[in-house]
Amino acid sequence: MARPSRVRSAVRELLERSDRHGWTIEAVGQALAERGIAADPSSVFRGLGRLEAEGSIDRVDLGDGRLRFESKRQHHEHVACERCGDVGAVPGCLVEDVIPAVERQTGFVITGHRVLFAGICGRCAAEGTA
Amino acid sequence: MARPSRVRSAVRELLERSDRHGWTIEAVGQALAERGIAADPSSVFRGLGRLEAEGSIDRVDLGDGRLRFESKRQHHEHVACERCGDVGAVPGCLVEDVIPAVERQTGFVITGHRVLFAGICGRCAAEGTA
DNA sequence: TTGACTGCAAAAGGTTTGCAGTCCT
DNA sequence: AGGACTGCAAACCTTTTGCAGTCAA
Repeated sequence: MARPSRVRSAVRELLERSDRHGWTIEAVGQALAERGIAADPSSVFRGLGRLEAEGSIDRVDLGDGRLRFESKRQHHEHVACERCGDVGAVPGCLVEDVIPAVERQTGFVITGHRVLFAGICGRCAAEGTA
Repeated sequence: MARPSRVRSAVRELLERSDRHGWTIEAVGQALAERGIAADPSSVFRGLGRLEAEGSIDRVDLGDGRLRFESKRQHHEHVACERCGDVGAVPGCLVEDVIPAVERQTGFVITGHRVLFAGICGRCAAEGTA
């Protein structure tokens, strides 16, 4: 039976309370450390995996080859800053209405999708012009 | 000065002549081997990197954390089969008309995007029902 | 006592890089 | 000779796993 878990529950709380998107294992570890909670990366990894398996959090993919997670929210897409790596959310679904056409064109049965924008966040843009 | 390159030119030809999408280093190596061209993965890696740098090929990201490339073509998105990994193309751009709205909503200046569909390809679907 | 959790260290999987040899120019 | 290419082996980076210790039930 599952027992109170120092690391896992801290991870859950962190993601639930933050509106940050695309947490990496490393970012979670740092955030926990800042709160005085030591956690080995492997424990964070396992915690995130379990939380995902039990449906508490979502895994997201930002195309940088790193595992990323975030708390469950309404469907949205992501935008990542090319300079600082900051991740923002684009509310809503941008492609659901074209899925039937995609299925027709490709012969695939579409089961999911991922839309990721790349760009420069407001802060970095301001620095650039400053 | 660049000289005739056994590996790199073979890689260029392979990608140009094939309509396959999302070549991995490994896939390129295998395809070359089948054509009797031995090539070390690191040489394939460097070749692909150079071809990309000189603009001959595109890098694509299928979200599996592996480097993938394909010959330059008209803009299109990708769909990957969850069973067999086969990669198909979705012609056209599905999101360009929403980019202004995304910029407004997020405060990012959008410089690029990636759309990836997941699904079951026609062949795998047929096998499933057979 | 049993089994869940955790940290540490090592394995894995892929990409990158260092180096020395080969070959074209 | 000079430099571009290549293969081999090692370095890297992040994820994943094995193991043994700790701790709650």
